[in-house]
Amino acid sequence: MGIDYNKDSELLKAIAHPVRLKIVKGLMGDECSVKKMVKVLKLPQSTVSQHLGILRSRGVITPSKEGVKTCYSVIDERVKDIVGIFKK
Amino acid sequence: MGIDYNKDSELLKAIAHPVRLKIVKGLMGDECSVKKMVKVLKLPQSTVSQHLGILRSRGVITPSKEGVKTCYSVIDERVKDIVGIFKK
DNA sequence: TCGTATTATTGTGATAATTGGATATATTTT
DNA sequence: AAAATATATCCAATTATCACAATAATACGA
Repeated sequence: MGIDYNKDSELLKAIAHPVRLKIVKGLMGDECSVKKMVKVLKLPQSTVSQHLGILRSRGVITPSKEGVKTCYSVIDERVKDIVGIFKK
Repeated sequence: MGIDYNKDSELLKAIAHPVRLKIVKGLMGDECSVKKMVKVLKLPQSTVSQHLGILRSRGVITPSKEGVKTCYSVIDERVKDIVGIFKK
């Protein structure tokens, strides 16, 4: 019933990074390709992909292939709520 | 207006640790002395104090001296909201 | 299939976080 | 003042995280 401190802190850790928080916030409105993120974030592609991997592995986001491109979108509702708190 | 990614991710990092998340959750209802936390968490006093220091330095909790004891309580509203999300 | 575009993975050095024993500080009690 | 109690700080060892270049994998078009 209560909080699973280990699991929940893992989720928090996933978004407790300025770049990942920015990615998640950017994905809240509409989904986005990796290529576009690289452009917007002005970071090396490998670095962005690393962060996406972390968010993916913790169930924050999910990919959907569209041809050559991969589009990500936020699927964790708690993360959406948390980002909402910061937007207030 | 928007999100301060650096500052906000620092706040998330503060609670993105199982022990600190547990401390914060425990402090949500009523305040608590360090001694009691050490007992409940079954961790060395220095370790608990370190975690409290991190939460303190990031404005999540604040201490109040009561004689020899120090009682902590949560003062950040966003943190309260976030813990609330996990309790659902 | 060859080439190109897009994304993921791997390797590595640098930096930061975590832990707990030892020690210091502060407050109360005797 | 000395002892006891409560908490914070210091330090060193271990572990985790970070950034990014290099490389691999994947999908599409010619």
